[in-house]
Amino acid sequence: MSTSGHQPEAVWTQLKRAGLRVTPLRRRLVRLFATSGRWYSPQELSAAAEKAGLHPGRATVYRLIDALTAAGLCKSYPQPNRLTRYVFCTPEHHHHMICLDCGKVTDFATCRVKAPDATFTVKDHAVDFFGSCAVCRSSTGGRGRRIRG
Amino acid sequence: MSTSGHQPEAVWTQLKRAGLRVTPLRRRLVRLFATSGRWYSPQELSAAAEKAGLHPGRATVYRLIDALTAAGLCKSYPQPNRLTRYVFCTPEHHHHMICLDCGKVTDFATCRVKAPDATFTVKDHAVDFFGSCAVCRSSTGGRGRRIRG
DNA sequence: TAGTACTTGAGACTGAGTATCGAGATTGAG
DNA sequence: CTCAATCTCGATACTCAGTCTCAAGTACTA
Repeated sequence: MSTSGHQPEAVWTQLKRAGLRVTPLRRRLVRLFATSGRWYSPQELSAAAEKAGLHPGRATVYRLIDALTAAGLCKSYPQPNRLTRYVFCTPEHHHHMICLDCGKVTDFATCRVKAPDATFTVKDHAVDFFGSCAVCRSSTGGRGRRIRG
Repeated sequence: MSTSGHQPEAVWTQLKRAGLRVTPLRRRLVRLFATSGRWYSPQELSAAAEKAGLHPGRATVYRLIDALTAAGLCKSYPQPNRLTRYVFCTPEHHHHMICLDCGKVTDFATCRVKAPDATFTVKDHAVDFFGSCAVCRSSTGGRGRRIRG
């Protein structure tokens, strides 16, 4: 188990392999996303970028997220409220524990689940926890604003 | 483990409790949904209803799904392709195994997963399997058209 | 049966996400 | 360094799943 984010800049070797160029804007956006340790919707990432002095267009943010997702560096969480949140992560097999109050993401690798039907060919499985992290729980009793919709 | 669907008409007592009226259209839509044993997007459910001689408006389908969801009789699976699929089910704690080729849903109750961090207050967890059921696997080698997008 | 409250569906609306295109920036070859 | 090829960027237009509204119709209650 480890806090998500703080990825080394080896990210670029993976993205370059996919034909992507390294621009200052992308570098700063990825840095922001990778070191945040939380999930973001494209709008939220855009807002965070604004605060950091960047002004990426909508299309730019979506394109970056698409590229990261294709490279396995980003996992999508489509939400019931019609927006999708994304977690920056590694391509290695793992799962997430996500705080619905502050959006903090924590990784964990151990998933000993097994499909209960041997005739079913598993292509993908979801094992994720949603709740309140220790900080949010102590400050709001776990009843803080839910950002998940 | 059991195939989803084939809910007795006790569904209505739960919906009436929420102030919903039982109309012929709703009765037939719920019957269609509950006995299908598969997941549906609102559009797919609407199309299935058309085939069955019903012609529900868009709003009607969404309203019914909302009511079922509120009553715990329906679980939503927001998809990356911007539509949401729904599984008709019971309010009891369980999870799903879903065939990405034909949409067939199989329930299972055993989930011995536990959040790997005791300081994290779990409000919800996802444990689901996506793949190919035995029928689709034998007929297409599991490479049939993916309906999950 | 009458009255009330809920249901239905057509159509307008919303907004997240996509497609397009011209101007500008990055890269690699020479 | 220079230049051409190629990719990036963002404004704008667009798509379409899902929501809202409202008038006419229908189920429940007394």
